Amino acid sequence: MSHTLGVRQAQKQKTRRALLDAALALLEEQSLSSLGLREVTRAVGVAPTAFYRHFRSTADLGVALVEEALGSLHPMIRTTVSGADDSDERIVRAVELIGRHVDAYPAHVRFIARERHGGVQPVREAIREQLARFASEVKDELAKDRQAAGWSEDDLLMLAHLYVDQMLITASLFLEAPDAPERARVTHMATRQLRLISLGRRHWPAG
Amino acid sequence: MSHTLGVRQAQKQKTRRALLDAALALLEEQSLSSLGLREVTRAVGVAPTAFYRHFRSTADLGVALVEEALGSLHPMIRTTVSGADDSDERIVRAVELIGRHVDAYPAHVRFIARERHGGVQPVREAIREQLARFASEVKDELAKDRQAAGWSEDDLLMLAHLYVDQMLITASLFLEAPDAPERARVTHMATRQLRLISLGRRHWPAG
DNA sequence: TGTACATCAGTGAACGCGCGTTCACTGATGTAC
DNA sequence: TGTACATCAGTGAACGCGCGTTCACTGATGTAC
Repeated sequence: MSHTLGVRQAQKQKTRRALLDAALALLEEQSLSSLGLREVTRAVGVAPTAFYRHFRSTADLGVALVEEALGSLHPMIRTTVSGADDSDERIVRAVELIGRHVDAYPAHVRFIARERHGGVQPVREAIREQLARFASEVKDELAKDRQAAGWSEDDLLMLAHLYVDQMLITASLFLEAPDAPERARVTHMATRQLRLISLGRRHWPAG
Repeated sequence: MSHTLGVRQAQKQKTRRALLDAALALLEEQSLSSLGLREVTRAVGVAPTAFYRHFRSTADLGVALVEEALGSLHPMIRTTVSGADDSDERIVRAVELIGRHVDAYPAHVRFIARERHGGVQPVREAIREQLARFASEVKDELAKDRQAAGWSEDDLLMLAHLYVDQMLITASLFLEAPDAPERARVTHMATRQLRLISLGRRHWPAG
């Protein structure tokens, strides 16, 4: 059933990609609620009206960017948490992985950090949903660990959210780290924060 | 030396306040990078040009809002952490305090959450500085505790940032909690996250 | 394979609108004597 | 206390500009026979 896309469809996809890429680039220095449709089409080199062949509005384009940006994160998060072994070595690797993801997709990371609490409701909503999915996935991974004995679903989800939020915070710190020494400082701090959380995890729920 | 403000100065302050309040209200539903100067003056009922008597730009107004919003947070953070006793009862009270602060200053909290990673550089910078100050204050409070024996400055700052970020996350969850049951769920989760962090703290740095 | 018609991604002109900024101004408040 | 002048917060007209959206269009691609 997967025959080659028609020439027309292929060209349409190409323009759509160009619009998404141009928008993402423009969003490095502004937020979605101030992004203009004409700005985007100008950057791509098509007429303003062409925009409507692909999106109803810039908010609509924003939602598409959320799926794209957070879709690319699923594998990373899974890799980071799976196995659920929380040794120091594992934590170091997780922080490295976050750093590499930020290097690979800086614009995506910035977009999510910016629009998570941004001024465009449908986009906030889309990010919220995706992050809830992440937390749920992380929870499932955590549940597989033998450490999870005696943990309620609620406890697991609580810890999952802690991890997800911590990842986002770390990612956004990497994003703002201009040079190697600063990156090292971020790595250092994030590693120890995860280590402290792991300690708490090991002693949970004993008070 | 603190004689009463002249009538002229008093009136100027009043207009300035009105501009700040109107902007804050408008920012509940959009972000600073899309806030128009004319929007603000229209809401206040003054001529657009009056704006320039108080601020050079909306970005400038944003920086003023940061000082105001985070200035009001200093006492809360201090109260939350001081004494450095991390009993369950204390944690419960801290979360309650955050909830009450969000109720008292919802627009301020939303503004900070939104603009922390928003599209206006000087505002991001101002928030970053203020949060660094908070972390430093929290660090100083933590240092007073007997638990802090054996902790390096770096360790204390790491934990302080963890607490500050956790407070912001909790505050923004309260902000989005529409009703009592949802608030209860947020309270429940935030409380246990802080409890887990406290457990980690008690066992730090032993691995 | 060739022809006739349908589809539809992208065009370009036009629209009304609100924007930020300038400028010379007004008139109440402040100050000097 | 009264007068003459200075200050300056707020005004209102004007500007050029880019915005989002509409509309009828074009011409390459797709489809039916």
